[in-house]
Amino acid sequence: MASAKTEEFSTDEQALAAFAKALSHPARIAILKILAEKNACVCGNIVEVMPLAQSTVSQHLKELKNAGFIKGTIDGPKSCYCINTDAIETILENFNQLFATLKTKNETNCC
Amino acid sequence: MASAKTEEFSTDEQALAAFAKALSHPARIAILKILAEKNACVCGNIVEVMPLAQSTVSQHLKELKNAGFIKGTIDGPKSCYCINTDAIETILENFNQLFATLKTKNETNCC
DNA sequence: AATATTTATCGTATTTGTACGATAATATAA
DNA sequence: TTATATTATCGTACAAATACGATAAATATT
Repeated sequence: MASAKTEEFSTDEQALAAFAKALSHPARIAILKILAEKNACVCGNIVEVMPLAQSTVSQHLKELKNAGFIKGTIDGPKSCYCINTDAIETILENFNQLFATLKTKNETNCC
Repeated sequence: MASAKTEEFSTDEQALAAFAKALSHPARIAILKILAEKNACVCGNIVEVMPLAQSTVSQHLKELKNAGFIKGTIDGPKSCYCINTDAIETILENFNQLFATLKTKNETNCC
């Protein structure tokens, strides 16, 4: 029974977990970096640089898009992706909020 | 063939992906929050609060420990966990570095 | 020594993720 | 219209994650 009990947790926790999941594969982090670096939105150019098949890269792009990290527009037969700057800001706030909580120095620790 | 081609990517990307993976489940985020909130390091007390079986919670704790987020010490028959404050600092820097890259506003975007 | 308590690990079932090739879908170019 | 180029989706195979019950391991207590 691995029936993903995610619904048992708070909305905030689920959202942050979803963001983290999008970043939980080095390929997706690499894609994000590429998109941030290139001043134009590459599309199939990503595939050339990545050590993965075209279909796999497409899958990763889809996940990044679903999680909100990137946007995509159709440009002729090509697809053009880019960083969703506004969303990134929100996602960063989510992470920062967690880390702020975790950094609360605790003097009475047992380890 | 889902033979995890993680080794094809940079060490930085692999490390960050591993950190993100540790945060990719709401249960683990919840556990981190609990550990941060309690002024003493709870152990089996976590199980009481979580909607999961003891063995499952233990698994999640192990993953958080492996990723470096928490430390654990044995205290009699009990196990005592707490936030690894130093590690959290480093992990946060890793995330911040990525987000800094992603936030680099790009004027020549196609979408 | 025997029992109770607490936690980690094992075995297992199920779900999800990862990756690829093949193919469909879409739009441009000839 | 036909061919070409690009990308998304489908089908599939395998790997990894998730969850639980059962049990082992370690220590405290009686």
